[in-house]
Amino acid sequence: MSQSETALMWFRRDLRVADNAALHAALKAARRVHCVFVYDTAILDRLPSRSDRRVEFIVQSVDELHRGLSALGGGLVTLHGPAQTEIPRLARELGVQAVYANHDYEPAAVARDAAVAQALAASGIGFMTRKDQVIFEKDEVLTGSGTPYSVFTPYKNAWLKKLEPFFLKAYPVESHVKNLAPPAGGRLLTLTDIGFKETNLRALGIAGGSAAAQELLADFLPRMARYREARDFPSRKGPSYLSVHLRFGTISIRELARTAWQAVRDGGGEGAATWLSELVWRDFYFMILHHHPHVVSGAFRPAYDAIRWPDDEALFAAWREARTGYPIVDAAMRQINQTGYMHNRLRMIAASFLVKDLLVDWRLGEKYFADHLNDFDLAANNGGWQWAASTGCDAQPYFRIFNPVTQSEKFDPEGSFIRRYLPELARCEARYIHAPWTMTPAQQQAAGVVIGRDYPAPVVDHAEARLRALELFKAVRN
DNA sequence: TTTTGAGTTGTTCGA
DNA sequence: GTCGAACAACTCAAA
Repeated sequence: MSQSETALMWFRRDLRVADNAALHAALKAARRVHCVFVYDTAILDRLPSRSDRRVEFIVQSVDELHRGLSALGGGLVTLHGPAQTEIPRLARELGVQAVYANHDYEPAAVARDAAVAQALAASGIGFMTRKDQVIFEKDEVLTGSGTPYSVFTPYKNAWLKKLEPFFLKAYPVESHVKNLAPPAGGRLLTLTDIGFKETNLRALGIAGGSAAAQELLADFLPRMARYREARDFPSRKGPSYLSVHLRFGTISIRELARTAWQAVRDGGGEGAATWLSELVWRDFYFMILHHHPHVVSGAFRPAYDAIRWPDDEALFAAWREARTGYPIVDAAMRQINQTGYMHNRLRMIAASFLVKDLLVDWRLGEKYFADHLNDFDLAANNGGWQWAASTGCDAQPYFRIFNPVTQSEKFDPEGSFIRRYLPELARCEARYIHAPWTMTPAQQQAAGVVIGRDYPAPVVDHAEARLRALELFKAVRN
């Protein structure tokens, strides 16, 4: 790496100062480092609504990032436009010798970065990228014969074997902080400037930025030991709720993996090991996406593309609008619709129900989650949906079909979660709340809910739906 | 090259 | 209510 005079640090999904690989590299390499964030119209213009919690989260995080950089003598320039042309333009305008950024693995981002690199090269400007989003990427964890893994457990074993403190080391910013250049004038763009409206994000208690991420981490640490037991129950505070921060890089994956790994080492037990395993899943799906970009549009195993999903629009609408008549599914859908978050157990239940009970193409469900999840990440969302649909690598076998009532009884035994999101069922006895249509008319009266009037009757019969799904998959196997 | 063991998160059936 | 077996046979990864 040659010592360049000036550089441009391009922040994308790494909205933090601390432990940022590309920022560290830029500061080390150049004597003056400018920083930029682009509100990329190539992405924003495709969002289904001008009221999007993620955009608000990003604006908050970018503002905080600017304050963090300012405190160190630097600052951030914000732009609104297509990043693909804005970055080369700004780089030329500033006269930098190199642009720095962290790797992004999504096919659209890979294409954008290739175009940016080409445009920069045409002006004699370098494009330097670093690994930052994951612990191990691309070809760093391979099988004995040098091929990428497609089964999680052997991948995880190899991942854990390879892990050593070196890979978890933070990138310090302090040593070269004097190289930060103050921003070249202009105020930061606001939510309104980029054409978006405020959401209920604040009311939900969700905040962007690194400080908020650190608060969540501190809150989770004492709960980590019980993570394994607590994480499966949507009414409990089991997860870390850090997924949205990992999505936008307001916290470093190295910091989280280091925390988990040290807890495991110090006898943190199954809780820490299970949480670390979730971080490995994240690397796994990024790796799968890198090696198999076709999963974006089709099944990991192309044979499954032959399935003819009936795609009943009325059933799909019932799912989206939380009126399937299965309380655990409807409560889950209200959670995502109202908050942009859905508990992981519920993601599996809702996905299984859409695909295996309603026989709707998993890609439609994937798209709905992509549009609504605050923590939406293409690699993990796609992997999860293909797992549920039994079309993916290491997917659930097609004949394993979640029973929405059994799952509800098992993971929300008192119906606490259901009651929180379906107040119309609040007065149902716990033994009926998972399948309220089994109540007699008198019992419905007593519970203050008439099925078919105050709460929908089930849109499909699960036992019948299960047989239909098995039949649908049978076609593929021949 | 062949063989062997194993595979995130389940459900249903029948004893 | 509880328990083990079947589901259906496949692919992967490592020895």
